[in-house]
Amino acid sequence: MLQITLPDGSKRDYENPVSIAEIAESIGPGLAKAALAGRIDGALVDTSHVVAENAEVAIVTERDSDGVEVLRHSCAHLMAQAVQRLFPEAQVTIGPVIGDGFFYDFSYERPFTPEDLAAIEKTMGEIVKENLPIDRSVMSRDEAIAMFKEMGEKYKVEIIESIPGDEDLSFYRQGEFIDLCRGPHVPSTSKFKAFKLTSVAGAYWRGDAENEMLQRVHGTAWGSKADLKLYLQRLEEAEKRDHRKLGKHLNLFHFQEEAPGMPFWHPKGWTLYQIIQQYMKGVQDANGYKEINTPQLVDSSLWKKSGHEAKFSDEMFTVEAADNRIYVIKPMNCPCHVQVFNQGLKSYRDLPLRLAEFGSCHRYEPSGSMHGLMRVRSFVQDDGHIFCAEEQIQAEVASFMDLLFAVYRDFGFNEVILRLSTRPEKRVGSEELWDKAEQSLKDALNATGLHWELVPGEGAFYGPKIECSLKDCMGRIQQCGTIQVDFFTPGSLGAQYVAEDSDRKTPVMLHRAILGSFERFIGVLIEQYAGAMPAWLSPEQAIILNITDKQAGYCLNLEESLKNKGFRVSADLRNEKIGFKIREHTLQKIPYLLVVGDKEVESGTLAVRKRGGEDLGTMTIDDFCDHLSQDVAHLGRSGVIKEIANNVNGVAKEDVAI
RNA sequence: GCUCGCAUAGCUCAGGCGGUAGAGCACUUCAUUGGUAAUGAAGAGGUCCCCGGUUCAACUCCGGGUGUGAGCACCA
Repeated sequence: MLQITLPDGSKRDYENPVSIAEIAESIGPGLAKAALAGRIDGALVDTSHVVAENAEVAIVTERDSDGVEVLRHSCAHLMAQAVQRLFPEAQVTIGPVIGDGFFYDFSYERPFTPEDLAAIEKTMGEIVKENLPIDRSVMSRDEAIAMFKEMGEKYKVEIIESIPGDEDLSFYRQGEFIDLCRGPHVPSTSKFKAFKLTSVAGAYWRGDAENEMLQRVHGTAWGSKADLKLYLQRLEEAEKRDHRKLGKHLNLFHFQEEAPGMPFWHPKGWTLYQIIQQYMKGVQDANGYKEINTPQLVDSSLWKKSGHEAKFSDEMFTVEAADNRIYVIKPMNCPCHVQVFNQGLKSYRDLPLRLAEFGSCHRYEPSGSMHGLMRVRSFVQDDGHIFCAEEQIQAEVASFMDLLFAVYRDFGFNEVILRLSTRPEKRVGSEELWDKAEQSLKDALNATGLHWELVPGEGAFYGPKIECSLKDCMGRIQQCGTIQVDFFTPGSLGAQYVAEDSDRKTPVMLHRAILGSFERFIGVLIEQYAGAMPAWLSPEQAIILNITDKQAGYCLNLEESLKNKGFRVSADLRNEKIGFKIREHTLQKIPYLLVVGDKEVESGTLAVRKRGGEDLGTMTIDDFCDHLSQDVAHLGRSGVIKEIANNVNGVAKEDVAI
C-alpha cells in the first residue's frame, strides 16, 4: 500500500508500486496521453519510472515548462536518429537543450547543407509517425564503452571515458537508435507535435578550436503548433529590434567595407552618443573621478612592459613612423593611466586616485567575432582606473557596484547579469594575490544581495573580474560593465606610492567601466527601446509640423524658442499633408509631434501628439516646455512615466514606455 | 580565425537552362495648401561586391578575395 499526493493536494492509494504512466492512466485517459514525464518529490523522471514509496507526484505535460524542456531534449535525440538514418556514417556527440530549443553536434565527412536540414526534418516526421517507444536502460561503463566502440561512435566513447566514477550509466533507445543520456525523456516518438530545424553551423569538439569542427544543427520544439508559431512570430518581432536594422532606418550610423568593424556615426547617432558621454562625465565628476586624456599612439615598448604585447600582439594595430619606431594604436587605456599616476611622487593620502578617460581604442578583433555595434574594432569606453591600497579594494568595488546599478536604472535596465570570472590558465601573479583578489570581488558581489554566477577560468591574465551584462534583442548576453582587480600592471609599469610608514608600496589598480564601450552599450540600448529612445536620449525630441505654408513663420519662431530652451527640436515645413508627416516622423520614432495649424497660430499654442499616438491636446509653449522638461528629467527610469501603448494601425506597437 | 549561407537602384527585395535587369518606398520636377500614420502625375537612378578563369558572350558557371549573417573559437 502506498499513497501518492498530487499537486492539488489530493491523495491516491495504490496496492502495489506504480509507474508514472499508470498513475496518469488512473487519473484519466487524457492525462495519460498527455504525460511526457513525471515529477517525484520535485525530481523529474520518465513516465516509466516506478514509484514504490509514498511520494508527492506530478504528471508533467507540455503545459509545464519542464515538460517542454523534456520534449526539446527528446527532440534532440529524434533529430540524431534521423541524421543517422540519412547519414549512417555520421557520429553523434552531444545534444543539449538551450533557451527555446536544442542542438545536436555531429561529426560527418562533409558539412550539412540547408537541403540536408530539410531532409532531416522530413525523416524526423516519419519517425514520429512510427510511434517508437523510448526505453531507458542501464549499463556499466565498460559495457557502454564496448558497445559504442563497436558502433564506431568514438566521441561517445570519449565522453563516457571522461565521466568520473564507475557508477552505471543510463541509456535511451528508440528503434534502432540508442544514446547515452541522463534523461528523462518522453515515452514515445509520437509525442512531438511541433518542431523545426533552424540552422546548421560549425562548432568545435569540446569547445576547443584545436579540435575537429563538428556540425551543429539547431532546432526548436514546442508542445503545440500554436506555440511554435508564436515563437517564430516572437523571433520576427525581435529581429525588428536589431540595432543594425534600426541604425540604418533611423540614420544613426553605418559600416562600410573600407573600415570593417568601425562605425561611421551620423549626426543623429552621434547626438545620442554625446548625450550618453556627457551624462557619464557628470556621473564620474560627481563620484570622485578625474578625467584625463592620453595619446592614441604609444611606442610598442610600453605594451611590452605592460605584458599586453606578449598576449595580444596579433590583435593590436600598429603604425610604423618615419623615425622607424613602431607605435601601437592603443587597444586600451590602462598603461597610459599608470603613466599619469607615475608623474610626481604619490602618497597614501592621494589614494584612492580615480582616473577616467573616454579614450578611443582600436583592437583587431577576429573577423568572425564582429557583430554590428556589439563587437567592433574601434570604440570608446567609459574607462576608469582606480589606484588604491589593498585595504581599499573592498570599499571601492562596493561603491562602484552601487554606481553601476544607479546608472543602469537611469537607462531603464532593471535586470543585470552578474558574473565573477576567476583565474585563467595563462596568468601572472602569485596564487596568494589571486586568492585575495577573487575574495574581495566575491565579497562585493555578495554585498549586492543579488544573484551572481561563478565562471571559473575566465578572468583576465592579470586578475579576476566582475562582469555586468545585459541581453540583446535575441537574448544574447552582452558584457557591458566590468570591474577588474589588477595586482600586476602597476608593478610592471613602476607605479609606487609612499605609505604611512614612508615605505614605497605598489598600488592596486582597479580597471572599471560602467557602460563598457559606448558602441556596444548603444547597440543594446537601441534594442532595449526598439529605437524609440526616451526623451532624454532621443536625438530629436520633438518636431514641429505645419498644416499649410501659412503657419511657416510661426513654426520657425516656435522652433527657435524651443531650441533656446535647450531642446532638440526641428521643423518639418514641407508641402505635405499632415497625415504624411505624422506617419513619417512616427516611423522615425520622434517622441513628440507638434502640430500647428491656423487655430494654434491664433491662440499661440501647439497641438501635442506623442509618438505612440496619444493626443495630449493643445497647450501653450510654456506648458509644453514643462512637460518635456519633466519627461527628460525622468531619464529612462521605468515606471515613472508610462506611455499608453496605443496601437494605431498596428505600426507603433513596438513603442515602449518612455 | 573556423564551418555554412548571403552580396542586384539610396532603402527593402524580385529575377533570369549564360544573350548586360525589375517592383515598392526614397529622390527630382510639376500640380495640389490639405487638421493627426502614405495626394496625384511625370522623370531620373544600376561596373548586378572585387579580381581572375571557362565561353562567341558572364550579373548568372568555376576559382580566389573582401564584406556581411548564424553558430563556434577569441574578447586586454
